[in-house]
Amino acid sequence: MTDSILVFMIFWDDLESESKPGIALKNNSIKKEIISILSLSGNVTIPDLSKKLVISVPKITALVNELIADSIVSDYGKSTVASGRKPSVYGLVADSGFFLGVDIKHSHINIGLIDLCKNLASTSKHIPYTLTNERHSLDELCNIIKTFIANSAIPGDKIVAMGLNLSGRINSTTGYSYSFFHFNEDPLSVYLEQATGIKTFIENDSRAMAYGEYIAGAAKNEKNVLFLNLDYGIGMGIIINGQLYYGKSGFAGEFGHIPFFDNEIICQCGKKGCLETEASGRALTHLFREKIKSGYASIITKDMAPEDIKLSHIIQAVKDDDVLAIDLIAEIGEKLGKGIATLINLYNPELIVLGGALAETSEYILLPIKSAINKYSLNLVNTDTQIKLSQLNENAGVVGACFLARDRVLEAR
Amino acid sequence: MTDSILVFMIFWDDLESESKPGIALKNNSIKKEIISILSLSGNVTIPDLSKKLVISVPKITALVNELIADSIVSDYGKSTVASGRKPSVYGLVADSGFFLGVDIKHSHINIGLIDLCKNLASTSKHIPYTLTNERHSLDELCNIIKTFIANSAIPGDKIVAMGLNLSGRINSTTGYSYSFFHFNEDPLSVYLEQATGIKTFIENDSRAMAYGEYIAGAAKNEKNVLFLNLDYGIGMGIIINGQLYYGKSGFAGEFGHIPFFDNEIICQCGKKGCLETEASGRALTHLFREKIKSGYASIITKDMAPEDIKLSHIIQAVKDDDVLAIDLIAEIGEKLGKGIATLINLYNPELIVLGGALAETSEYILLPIKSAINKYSLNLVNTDTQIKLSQLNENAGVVGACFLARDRVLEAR
DNA sequence: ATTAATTAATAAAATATTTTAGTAAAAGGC
DNA sequence: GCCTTTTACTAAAATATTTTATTAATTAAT
Repeated sequence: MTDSILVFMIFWDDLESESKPGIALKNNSIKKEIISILSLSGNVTIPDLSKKLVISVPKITALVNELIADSIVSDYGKSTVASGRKPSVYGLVADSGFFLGVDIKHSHINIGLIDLCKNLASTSKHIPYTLTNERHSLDELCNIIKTFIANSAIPGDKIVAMGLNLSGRINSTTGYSYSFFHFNEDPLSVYLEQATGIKTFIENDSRAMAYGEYIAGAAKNEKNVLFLNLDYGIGMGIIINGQLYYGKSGFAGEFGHIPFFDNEIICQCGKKGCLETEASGRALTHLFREKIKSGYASIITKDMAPEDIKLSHIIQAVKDDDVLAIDLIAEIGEKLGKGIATLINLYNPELIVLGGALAETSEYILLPIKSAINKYSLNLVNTDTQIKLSQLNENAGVVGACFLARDRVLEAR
Repeated sequence: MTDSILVFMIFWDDLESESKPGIALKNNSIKKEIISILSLSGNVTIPDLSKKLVISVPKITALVNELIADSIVSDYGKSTVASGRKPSVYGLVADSGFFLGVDIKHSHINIGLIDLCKNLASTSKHIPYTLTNERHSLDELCNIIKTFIANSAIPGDKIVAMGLNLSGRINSTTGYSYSFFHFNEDPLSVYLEQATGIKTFIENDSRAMAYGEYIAGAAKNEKNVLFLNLDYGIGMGIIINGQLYYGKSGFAGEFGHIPFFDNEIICQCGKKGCLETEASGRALTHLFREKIKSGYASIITKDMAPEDIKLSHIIQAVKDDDVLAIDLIAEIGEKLGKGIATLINLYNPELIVLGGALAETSEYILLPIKSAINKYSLNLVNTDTQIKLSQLNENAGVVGACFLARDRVLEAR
């Protein structure tokens, strides 16, 4: 069967339709559960499914055979594990569907494509793009996506869904973006769907990164995880019971704007005293420039004016053992650590993953954070919380976007 | 049938046993679902159940009849709603099982008993008891519980389970209490089970109160709720997606001990700068005494030495329009409000319920809290968050304990 | 290498569940 | 007050699912 994705989508729509008599509806819901199990745990055997779903072997066999006939599922040969007759293992047909992930950074876009079996099919990194809150910037974005699809080996109609990350405030349930591209009556997700022809889910960048680390990075197999996106601003993605937590209107996790300091620095958000005003990449950049202006030495300043110094330069300087940069990152780390201690007391998570530009300084920021946590959070609570650096780094966003699109479609519960 | 609880428990154990052939197992699990639906939404009809569970009417009819034969369910007559032949409504048999709730306060205990249908069967409030971390205090507690059962009209063997609240750190999954009664190898819940003969679930007091407000108080029908227990200390109960959130090891919600102030006041927990050090009943009491000592006037001091002033006196003074008390509670409210703004930014809840002793001052504490929230939390985030006063007040704990015991047994998912 | 033990797969028999069709009960319009 | 419409309930027929029994495939032990 050549156009299996068409089959897949027709099949899926069919499963979705609830206007069936009881038994067809039941079979469909069992089929969805089977797909969900296959999607979650890779390849499984018929006895496995039978036990897990408490449905007899012949029944499961019949349904799996139907899924095979629809080319959604395939027999992948015999299991290798011990004693007794070896069962056939079944899995999803990888190329019967693809999922696109689009991660929009400050000055570039990363795009990725995964298949039904979570394999990366193709990527394109660092596509130049400037995100501004204007219509032409949105148009350009759509063109970049369309070009990527046109250039990829996968036919466009095999792409089942797309996940797209934006910074700022996003309600991923309704599909509205409030900080960028809020031009139309319709939600941004609907606009993108119409422009690209692909079912679209939008998500806040930090949340998508959190999801990426949860599915394929540092937070695999954990259930309650906080992901901190330490960049110019501070974002947070919250995973509770293995699912992204959104709060009432999708804005949970505004860690950067908790009233944490008694200072007079006006934050991006308009308030003063936000955590971000003293503990963020932006704060670090300001601090660094001030220090340089007041005469401190650094390897950076050899060929750069203070006002041209970017966060990336400072991060690089830390890696190059620049003393000023190291001192300042430690200062930021100490303050962040006190904030993280607050998070630990409130969420008692099993893991906190540090990502974003600042996390690239690894031990330089990790140690002051850890010592602040010990100082400021309850011992009984923090002993169970691990602190880890991001594993996916700058790929966390794309990976998260791909998987969000996939899981929204496949693992809908 | 006289001893229906015995039947209920035998029946329940039977449902639990997983060593059955497929079909009996399936029927049992559907029966459990039926009980869970009845328990959740009161009385329902057979067509309702059929639609909800996607199981044919004759099958549901057969299972409901079995449940009736077991006297777990009863036919409660015809529905009153419109058009067409009126269906029979079925519900749980109220007195086939009871659930005990024990709420341990600083100097007294409240005990309550509800039946399967959530009706309050009996209560006993303000039983004198002093909670100390000693064996004889635990023994006394067991005696009080046994006496309550002996004196109630309900035979002890009809009590299916008991919920018990304690302040301090509790892991309700394992049943261990760390702050009180941590004498034995076994979890406290097991000790209590052996001492009283009743299946016991222990819970942190603030969490139980949160659950009470969620099931039967100010937070009915909400899904993401924070409950603040504003007393000598500050406790928090978190409800996410309609369920109590515990965190990795059951300590989530340590709001009172977030590092919030840059002061030198040593907290109960040993750290300094905790929110509790300046924004709690304990802080209020200290402040009040200091003010009195330094010459401020108050209606309280007429017949009391400064060191004898208790939190309850100050709360009463606020209600009696005492200016000093009102000023100080507003000061506490402002600081608490800033802390709550942090919670709103992090959790984006739909509702925050204020309970505990301080909440009894109602508007006097509510207004400064609300104005601090507006000042310190992001507008886009806080517009969706309602702030309400507790509806159950000092009953929140007992009610929560009863319902927790009930729901742990009945709505196990 | 043959046999015993273990687990998978399948066919047929036994059982269960859903459908269908018909009856019952209620409300509202004429 | 009768007829139409709507929904509930029930019995029997039709269909589906599980059980049981049998065969197949594999490992480990003799």
